[in-house]
Amino acid sequence: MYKDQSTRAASRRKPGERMQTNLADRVTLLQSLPLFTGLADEALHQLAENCQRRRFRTGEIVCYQGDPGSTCHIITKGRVRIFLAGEEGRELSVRILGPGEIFGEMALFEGLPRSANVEALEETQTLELQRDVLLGLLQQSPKLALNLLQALSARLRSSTEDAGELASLTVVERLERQLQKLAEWSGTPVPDGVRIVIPMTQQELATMIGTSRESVNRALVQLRRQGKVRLEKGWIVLLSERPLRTIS
Amino acid sequence: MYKDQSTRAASRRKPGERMQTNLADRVTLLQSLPLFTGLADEALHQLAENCQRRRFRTGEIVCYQGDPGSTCHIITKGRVRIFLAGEEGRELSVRILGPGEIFGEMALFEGLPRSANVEALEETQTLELQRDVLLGLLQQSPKLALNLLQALSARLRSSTEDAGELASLTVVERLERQLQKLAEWSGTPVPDGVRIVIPMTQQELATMIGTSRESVNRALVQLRRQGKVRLEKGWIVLLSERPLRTIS
DNA sequence: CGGGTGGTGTGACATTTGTCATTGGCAGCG
DNA sequence: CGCTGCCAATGACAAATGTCACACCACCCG
Repeated sequence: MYKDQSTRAASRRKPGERMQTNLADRVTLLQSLPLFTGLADEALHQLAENCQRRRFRTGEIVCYQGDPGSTCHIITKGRVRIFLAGEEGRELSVRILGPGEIFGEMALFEGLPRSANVEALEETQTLELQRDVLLGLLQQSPKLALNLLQALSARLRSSTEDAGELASLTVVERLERQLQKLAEWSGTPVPDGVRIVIPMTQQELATMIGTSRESVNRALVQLRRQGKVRLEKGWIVLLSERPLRTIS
Repeated sequence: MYKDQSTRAASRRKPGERMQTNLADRVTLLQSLPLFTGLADEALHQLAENCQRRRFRTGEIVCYQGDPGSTCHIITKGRVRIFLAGEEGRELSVRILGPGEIFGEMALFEGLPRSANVEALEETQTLELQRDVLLGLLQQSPKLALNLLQALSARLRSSTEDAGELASLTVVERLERQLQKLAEWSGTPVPDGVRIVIPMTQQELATMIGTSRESVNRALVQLRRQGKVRLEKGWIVLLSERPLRTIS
């Protein structure tokens, strides 16, 4: 499945502009990342010496599903979307990752092709690590291994959960949950609920819950009728459970 | 989702009968497992001293989704099924694990409740490891960490793939793929194809691809009409692509 | 032998969802 | 301004699937 994305072969070039930075910068950058907490200083330095800063523009594709991959990325700024591309342009968004999170490491541990596409959702910067560097570092730092195991576990957990929801919930139910997740992840409180501040088209929502744009639209209407969301221009507000308290 | 399985609270007892074994036995057992290849002898001994052999009978539940879990299991014999339980008895089988594979480690890395149920499909034996033991061992053995990372990666990969199929394929297509996987995993060749030797009801197939028993039945009929499978009593034979060569 | 049980095969039907087509709003732009 | 493109909304219809109901068969067991 999801083999023959047609956009693939076209105009490939090594993506991600290199960025020049000095060593000290990279060390402080690394120190601030949760993934590398508890690492010895020397390990940190070794890392800093062997990584490459990269930046990607909005919409740029960072990795292509099916390609061989010998590096992984740690996001230092911005957000990326992991997605599977099926025939006829259909897509399924698997996950959105933000600063401090790692991606591309799976291909690296297994020596298999990339399992999904990665697209920069905004201006994004990463630290790119070569396979040897990460594996070498793992030899020295059990703490890093634990951090990685924990990160992978969390993703596996949520992936399993997603599959369960996909299999058993209706579109409306999936949409409601997805909105809740988005609201937790990045929402600003408003008087009667939470406004989801990520700009998002209904098409994008559709790829997140594995359905069509039209179905998302209808589901949104239904949720609005149920008083669960309010649709503002360009934003969705998830209304809190008890929208109005009794006037005292 | 998948919170309130009704069977849960009933008659819980610590599952899995303990088995008495001597240390030497356990060491040789551990040595034979791929997960522990490349481990130093002392680490292996330490492991052997701190694990507990357990056996589970067919149908016995090893872990319950939602329970706190502080141990993981390595299968030494038999097979288990990982599944999510939804409301009204609906289930989704996530994965089947066999000898040499590990489960229950996610709750352990993250300190979260078990994310799924585990059921013994046959007479099954495991080595049960306490959280502290595994984590302690990870400190000493980078090789073990790598093995674990690889195992988790592989599972995450296949879980993502499953989600993609669930979202984009029809029941018939999912069934066909599932049968192919089962045939690879454990099938015996017959003249015109591969016989899937795991005894399996249509209901069980249904939980694997996230649909109903009736739909599986109809899908099987359709596959039979397409000449892709032959239904024998109690078994399914996946027919190979070119069933008959021209008679020469 | 009769009855129960579990798995299978199928028909009928309602619901959900995908797909196609159309409309309107809105922003950007020459 | 009028054009164009993107997104949202919505109706109409068909396809896929879940659900309910029931018949059938093999098997076990008293």
